[in-house]
Amino acid sequence: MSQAAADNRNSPDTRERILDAAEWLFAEHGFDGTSMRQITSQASVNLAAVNYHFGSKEALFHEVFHRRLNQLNLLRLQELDKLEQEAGEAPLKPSQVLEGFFGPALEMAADTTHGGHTFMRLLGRTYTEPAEFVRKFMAEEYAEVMERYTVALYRSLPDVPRAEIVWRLHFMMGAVSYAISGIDALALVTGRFDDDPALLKPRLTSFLLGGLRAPLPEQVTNAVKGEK
Amino acid sequence: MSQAAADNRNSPDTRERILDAAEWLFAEHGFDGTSMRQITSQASVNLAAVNYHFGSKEALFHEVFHRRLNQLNLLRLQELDKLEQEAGEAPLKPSQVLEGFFGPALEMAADTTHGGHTFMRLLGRTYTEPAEFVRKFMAEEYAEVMERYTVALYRSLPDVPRAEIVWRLHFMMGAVSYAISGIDALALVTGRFDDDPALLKPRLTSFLLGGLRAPLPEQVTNAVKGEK
DNA sequence: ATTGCAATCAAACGTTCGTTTGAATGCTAA
DNA sequence: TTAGCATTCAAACGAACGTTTGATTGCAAT
Repeated sequence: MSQAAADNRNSPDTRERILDAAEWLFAEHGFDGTSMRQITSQASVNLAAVNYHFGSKEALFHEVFHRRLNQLNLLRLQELDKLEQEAGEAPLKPSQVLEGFFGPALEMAADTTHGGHTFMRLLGRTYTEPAEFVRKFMAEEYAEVMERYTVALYRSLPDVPRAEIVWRLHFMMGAVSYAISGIDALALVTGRFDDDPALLKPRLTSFLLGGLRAPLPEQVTNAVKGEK
Repeated sequence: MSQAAADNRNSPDTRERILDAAEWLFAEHGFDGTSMRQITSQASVNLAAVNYHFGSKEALFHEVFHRRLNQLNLLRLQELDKLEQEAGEAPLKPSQVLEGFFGPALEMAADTTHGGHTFMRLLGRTYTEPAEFVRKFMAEEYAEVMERYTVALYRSLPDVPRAEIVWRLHFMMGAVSYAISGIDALALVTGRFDDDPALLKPRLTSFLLGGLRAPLPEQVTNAVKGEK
């Protein structure tokens, strides 16, 4: 083939520099709020480099996402594989499912030196991202993990209606997302809290478990009759 | 003074039409993703009308927010006033505080005919909004309500460390915000759920109460000694 | 009738946007 | 040494952006 493409990794680091700069800027200012000139300037590359290496701004955004979301998905699936293997036929405990799902995300969010934290902030914001093409590939790249974990949650809570479980998973993702991405936002609102960030994970897991195992609301209990 | 300004309500409806159109477009495409031309076109007004009536795009965004957030703040404070008056000296129950805080928000979110739903979607997204000026006035307009409700929560949970309460309030706001603003986003991920939207409020309150009253994580219990 | 002013309008302002172009650069393989 | 090709670069593209301008409209008070 071509010369530098021997290891399929053209251009020693300008691709990576672009991805890192874009990741940070997208997290900081959003997709529409970040310009190509900001990205290439912060990455110290030529303006045309993004279009040369990635094709377009949208494709760059997608690649920024894919790079780390892929890793996160792998970690989550590995955790679940391990847990299910250890459990054999038995259903997992809800706390185990949560640990498998949110553990890797929180650990990635705690990594402030390799961009993991930046990416998790970006991920949290992107759930509510308006842009159409973002929703599209988010759903695609999330599909397998969400499918496996919802099934695992169903099994771990056999007496809880499935719709309720889906909702609570939704609520939990919201809580985690805010905890990760919106810390400074809340600090503005409630006054700063000079607090040990290492305590975030135990705080969150305790809260999430409490919510997940909360008694069903009356209206739902009454409405559900013949559901499995 | 001037003629039409007799009731301080110039121009029968073009201001309102602009605000409504902007509210929807900002919720749908974000601040940077919405253009003046989209707004004025959807409102069927001249392009210059926004700058004439509001001064700038940022000022328009601020006004879109102020219009409804003011109402939401009033409702929340009224609820709290009523609850505290009924309780006399006694602290409120946590469920009451949550009802006062999230009740008005959820009711506003359920109002799909007067723009309340649209605004709550916008509000949810704006917590994670990158733009600086947005954070600024969000914090200002939220300050009083947050102050009063955190104090009420402190009193309702006297044995829980205050830092923990603030965190859990944060988590709860995340869950609610997602529940309101990201419904379609999650639908993409987990498959649609054809579900009664009237059940959202009981579902949420149950989940939130479970999380709020969850046992403290060990690490926190161990770390806290002399705190009130 | 006429004056005054709030409101609306079409048109243009200068700037910034994402993207494209075509030439220069530098390394690799022949 | 030379040919080939991936990469970088300065420059420019047309389009869209938020905002401003100056004329026009239409009603209310004189």
